[in-house]
This record gives sequence, structure tokens and C-alpha cells, in this order.
Amino acid sequence: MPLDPKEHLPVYEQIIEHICGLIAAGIHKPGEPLPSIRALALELIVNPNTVQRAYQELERLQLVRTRKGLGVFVTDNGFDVARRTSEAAVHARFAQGIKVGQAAKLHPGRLETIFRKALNGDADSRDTAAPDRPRNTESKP
Amino acid sequence: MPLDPKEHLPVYEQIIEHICGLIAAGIHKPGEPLPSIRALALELIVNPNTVQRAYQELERLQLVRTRKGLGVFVTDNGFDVARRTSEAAVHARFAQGIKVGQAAKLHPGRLETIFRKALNGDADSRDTAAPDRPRNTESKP
Amino acid sequence: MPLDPKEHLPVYEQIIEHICGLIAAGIHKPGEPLPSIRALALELIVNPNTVQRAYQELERLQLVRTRKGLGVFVTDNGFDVARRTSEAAVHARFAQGIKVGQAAKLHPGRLETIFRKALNGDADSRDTAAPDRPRNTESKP
Amino acid sequence: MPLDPKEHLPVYEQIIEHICGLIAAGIHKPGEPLPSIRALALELIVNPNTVQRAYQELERLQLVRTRKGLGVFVTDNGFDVARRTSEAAVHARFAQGIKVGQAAKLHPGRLETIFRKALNGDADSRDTAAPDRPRNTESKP
DNA sequence: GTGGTCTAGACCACA
DNA sequence: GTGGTCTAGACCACA
Repeated sequence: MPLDPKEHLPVYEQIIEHICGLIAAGIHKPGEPLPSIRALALELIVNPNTVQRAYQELERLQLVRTRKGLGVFVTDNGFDVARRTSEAAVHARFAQGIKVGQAAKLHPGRLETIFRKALNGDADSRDTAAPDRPRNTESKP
Repeated sequence: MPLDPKEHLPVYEQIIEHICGLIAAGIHKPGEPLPSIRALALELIVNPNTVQRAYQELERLQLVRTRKGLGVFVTDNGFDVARRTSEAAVHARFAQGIKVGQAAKLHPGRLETIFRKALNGDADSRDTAAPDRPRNTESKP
Repeated sequence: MPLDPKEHLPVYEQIIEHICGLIAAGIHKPGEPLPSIRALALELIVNPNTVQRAYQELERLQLVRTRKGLGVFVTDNGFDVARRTSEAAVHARFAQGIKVGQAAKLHPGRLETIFRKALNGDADSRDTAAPDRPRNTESKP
Repeated sequence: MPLDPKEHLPVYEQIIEHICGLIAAGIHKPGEPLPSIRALALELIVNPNTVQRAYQELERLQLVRTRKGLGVFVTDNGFDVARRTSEAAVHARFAQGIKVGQAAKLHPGRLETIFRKALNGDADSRDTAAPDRPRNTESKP
């Protein structure tokens, strides 16, 4: 479910974000072990090599620490790092979207509207009316 | 300037978005020619094949039409298609960011804050300001 | 009207076939002049170079003969050559289609049906019933 | 054997038709892998890029599905799509031939005769047989 | 091993 | 000049 083959992120980076999100969400807590490489590979239906690469990167980010023969554990400040990392990932997506929208000369209010729709889980940006309160964004250049 | 090697999008897709943005922004108008494949390749410092692949995809999207020996031209409804396509691209980024944030159990107000910061052009998500206080966003060009 | 940009034949070869067809059809008769290169280029909206290349090839095929300063004329046996050439062109198309069909293991009767439909001017091969007489072709291998 | 450099179709489109024919013929079955890009490139003596372009188009046509790192597989309804696509390709060839013949004012019975000869595998359209006498065609494998 | 992207550079058809 | 096709060969992500 968390892996999206249509996303352009390499799978190992999607796994990094996935684990990072689980730690930021408090599902994997500091001091606790992550699922084993093999177990996660089976769960996500990917090659163990791919999971391993993700775990290595998480270790580099100080989110986890590997203890040989024991497993991979969330570090003491893993939660804080994960939260910051997740927020940075969110920020990066938003900033990318805004950059694309500004390049297309979309109005700031239009970006706002699209953001609201995305928040509400709309599948596409095609819209006919403001979702939560009336607004005026459709004036063309 | 528009090409970012660190982005995970393949270069030819970045070019697609770039051109799409220029058409949506009214910089390349219906009936007008795009820069030639070779010229754009020189400008973006990429291989002509890469530009051509982007142009072919733009043709499949009905944004442009190729006339052999003459060049590649924005279609009559290229502007409308480009605008819709750009909005969809913006929506997709926002939705991705929201998905990541929700997976990390960030508060909706936190997402809102990050969005505001991104709109204001902040480089990173690390911040000190109020998390979800209402704010005014219509400040960007 | 005779030039089809979607055909895969190069334009100059389409022009060759076009002129060849006009001679075979008796529209351009032996001894009579063809339209001038410039006139035909204007009519077909192509570059004069392209028409010239077609005329050169028609001369090589003995269908026409250029008389300097006077124009390009259908040769005495131009009609016979043109008819044979047109028939060969028809045959080649049919043979190509049959080859494709046999490679796909379509039944001979199915090829026959498709041929009938094409003769009747149907736009596509998708069909529900025999066009002129009942037939049985839809048994799968 | 399937690639004909004299055909005017680009090589990658010939490969598309070739593979499409193999699927329509039941030689590559739904769920089964196609030969790898590199393997087919070696077999057909073309560049892997050219094969890949063909495979990408086959994917767009829903005939195959790519699984990264694993290979390219015939889709579940690949057989049906392939059959329809092959029939459309046959139809297109026949329609082209008929158009050329009609432009040359060949009799309908003459077209019929040429079709019969092509079905029988005659190499050329030059012939002496009856032009439009009924005949039996169900003789080819 | 698999497919995906990209570069460098050739040659063709056409304007 | 324009776009279209193809080759040779590199490097990446993934199994």
C-alpha cells in the first residue's frame, strides 16, 4: 500500500519515507526494533537488497542504528529527526507544486484552492466551485 | 534554470513541464512555434534526443503539433490544455506532500503552516512561527 | 487531397504514385504535359524540390520525359507503364496486409472479410456481421 | 526474417507489428514474458533502444506490461487487443491498396484478381488469368 | 540478469 | 534550416 510504482521516487527512497513516516507517527518508537529486512521485503513485495539500501540510508540519517545480530533499532532522537525529515519532505513537495504553478502563472488564490482540494482528498484539480467557502480565483490572464 | 538534476523527475519530463508551464503562462501562444529541438537542446544543455522525446509527448498531449521541416507549433487549444495539465501537476505535488504528512501524523494545521511557508518561499520547513493561526497569503507575484 | 501526412510513404513517393495514378486513369494522356513543377507544388502545398524529385523518378521509370524549356510530358507508352506500376503498388499493399494477417494467424476467410469491408469503404476492421452475404469466419485458433 | 529494411515503416513500428502478430497468433500468451529488450535486439540485429521504443508503444497500446527488473509481460487481454490491432493493420493495407487502385481507375474485378493473386503468394501483379471470375481462396495455411 | 534514461553523433526527408 | 530514426555505448534502479 505505501509503495507506488507510478511515483517517480526510486523504491528504496519510498521505503525510507515510509519508515520515516512510521517513526514520526510514533508507530516505531525510539529503542524499538524495525521489522527485519526480510520481513519488510516480503511485506512490501520488493527485493531484500532494496530494503537494505533503505535501512542503510536511514542509518546515515541517524534515524536508526543497526546492532549486528540483533536487528535495526530506532535511535533515541529518531522521533525528532523523523518528524523534521517528514516535514521537510512535505515542504519539498509543496514548494515543487508552487514552483510549477507559479511558472504557469496560476494565481496564488488558485494554488490555495488546489491545496484545499488536495487536502479534501479530491482526485484531480478540475473543479467547479469552492470546496469550503466561496472564493474568486478563476480570472484568466 | 528550469532544469534541476537533483529532482527525481527524468529530464525529458522536466522539459515537458517546463514547456507546458510556458504555454500555460502565455509565453508560447497558440499558433506560434516552440524553439527548435536543436535550439532548446543547446539552451538547456541536453541532448537533442531528450528534447525531442519531450516534444513528442507534448504532441501526444495535444499541446503542440509538429509540421515536418517547419517546426513544432502550439495547438489552438494548447493554452487550455496546458493550464489544466499544470494545475494537475500542482495538485499531484500537493497531494503527495499531504499524503506524506498524514502518514507522519502531522496535524492538518501543521500542513497548512508548511504550505504557507512554502508559498512565502522559505527554503526549509524548520520554523518557529505559529502552527495554524489564520494568515494572509496573497503576497506573491 | 491525395497527400496524406499520416501515411508512412515519403511525400515525394506519394506524389509519384499520385501522378502515376493520374496517367493510369487516363487523366494525363501520352504526349500531354504534366502540370509544371511550380504549379503542382502550389496545388499540393509542398516544396518545389519535392515535386522535382518525384518528376525525376517518374522519368527514370519511363513514365514521363522532360523536354527542356517546354515541360514534362507523358511518354508514348506511359499509360501502359503507369497501369502496370499502379497494379504493382496495389499488389504490394495487398501482399503486405496478407503477410501481416498470416503472421497473426488470421483465417483466410477473415482476410477475405476484411478485404470486402475495405472494398465497401468501411473505416475500420471492427465488425459485427457479414457486409454482403452471410459468412463464418469468427472461429478462434 | 520479420524485419524488412525496404519497407517504409520505421524499424520500431515493424517490431511493434511483429510482436503484435506473435501475440495475436498465440505464440506469446497472456502472462508470459516477451524476449528481453537486449535479447530481441540481438536477434533482430537492431539497437536495444529501438526495441525499447517498440516495447514502450506496445505498453501504451495495453498489449504488454513492464515490470522493472523482471521483464515485459503480455497483459491479460493482450491477445484480444493484438488480434484487433492486427486486423486493423491488415485493413489499413487493404484500404491503401484499394485507394491506389481506384485512383488509377482499375476495375473492381481487377482489384479482386490482384487480391487473389496476392493471397496465392504471387510475387507480382503481372498476370494472364481471368480478371474477375469467381474462385476458391481457402487454400493457404 | 531486467528495463529506463541519457549522450554523442550519424543519416534521411522535407522546406 | 526543420523534425525523425537509428546506432553505440554509458550509467542507474531493481531482482
